[in-house]
Amino acid sequence: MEKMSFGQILEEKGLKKTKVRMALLHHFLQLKHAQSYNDLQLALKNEIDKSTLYRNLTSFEQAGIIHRINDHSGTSKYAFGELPKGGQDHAHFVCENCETVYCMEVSTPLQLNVPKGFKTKNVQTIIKGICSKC
Amino acid sequence: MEKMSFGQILEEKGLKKTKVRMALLHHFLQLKHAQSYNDLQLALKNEIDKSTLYRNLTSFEQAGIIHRINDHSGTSKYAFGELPKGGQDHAHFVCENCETVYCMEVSTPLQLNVPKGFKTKNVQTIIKGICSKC
DNA sequence: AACATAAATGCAACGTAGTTGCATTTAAAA
DNA sequence: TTTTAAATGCAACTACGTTGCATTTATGTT
Repeated sequence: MEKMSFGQILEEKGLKKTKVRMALLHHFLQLKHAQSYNDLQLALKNEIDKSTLYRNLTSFEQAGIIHRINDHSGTSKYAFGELPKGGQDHAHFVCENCETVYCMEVSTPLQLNVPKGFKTKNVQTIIKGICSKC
Repeated sequence: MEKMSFGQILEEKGLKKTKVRMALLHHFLQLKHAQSYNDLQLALKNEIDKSTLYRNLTSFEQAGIIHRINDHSGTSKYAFGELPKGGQDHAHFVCENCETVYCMEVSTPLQLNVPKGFKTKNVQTIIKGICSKC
């Protein structure tokens, strides 16, 4: 269970083991930070059709292989790993300078006093600031 | 200072008191929840030009009359009132059913352990769940 | 009140992110 | 090997938002 091949990951999720998916997965496992559609196209040398890439990002997200991040830039970014469900322990740091998106953990659950009658299912936090490289 | 007319609000911010802005402001003060561009157009009977509306939303945001919310839906929403700067005390609740966006307060500052070298400037939180009406 | 001026408006055209329909190809089960 | 459903590629399209430019309007000055 520790180390799974790309093929095993796809198989486990009931996704066909195609060339496009293997290439995509390869890049997601290598890249540290969240990637935009354009980042991925560049990394994959524009060899993948636009709709195919978007459709695979959607499939991967639904399968819990990646998660989608909305960092207020107007375009979504995607990062390896599933977003914990009902979890209050995931946040994204967006560097205002280099625009890199980092996934990070929140130490203590957020204390959120939602009014009576409101049911919290999921909390997502965007932290904006300057990263260690900038 | 308690009750300010629309005109006073605009004057205070150095914005010209135009018909479009008065109408926009009127609706923002009436409407409880965050509004999308489309919500506003509908409320204003499509009498305002698209670019004029977007430009005014930008001006209002810069003037601190409204704030822009990214609810992860792909389109921005706008709500009356300024977003506290560097503040960790504002969060937005998005109903997964009716998609209404509520502004809410966070009781205690969020405990976010950003790694060494990362400087936090701003924290924005989206709470997803079901609202009291649904 | 009339004028001057800078800002606001409306229109059209554009840009970018993402989606959809459909014909063709491919993975994988029979 | 054959079959079949899913994946791909292409083109056209939608949605959100922006930009350039000519015209109009709010407001400060004479």
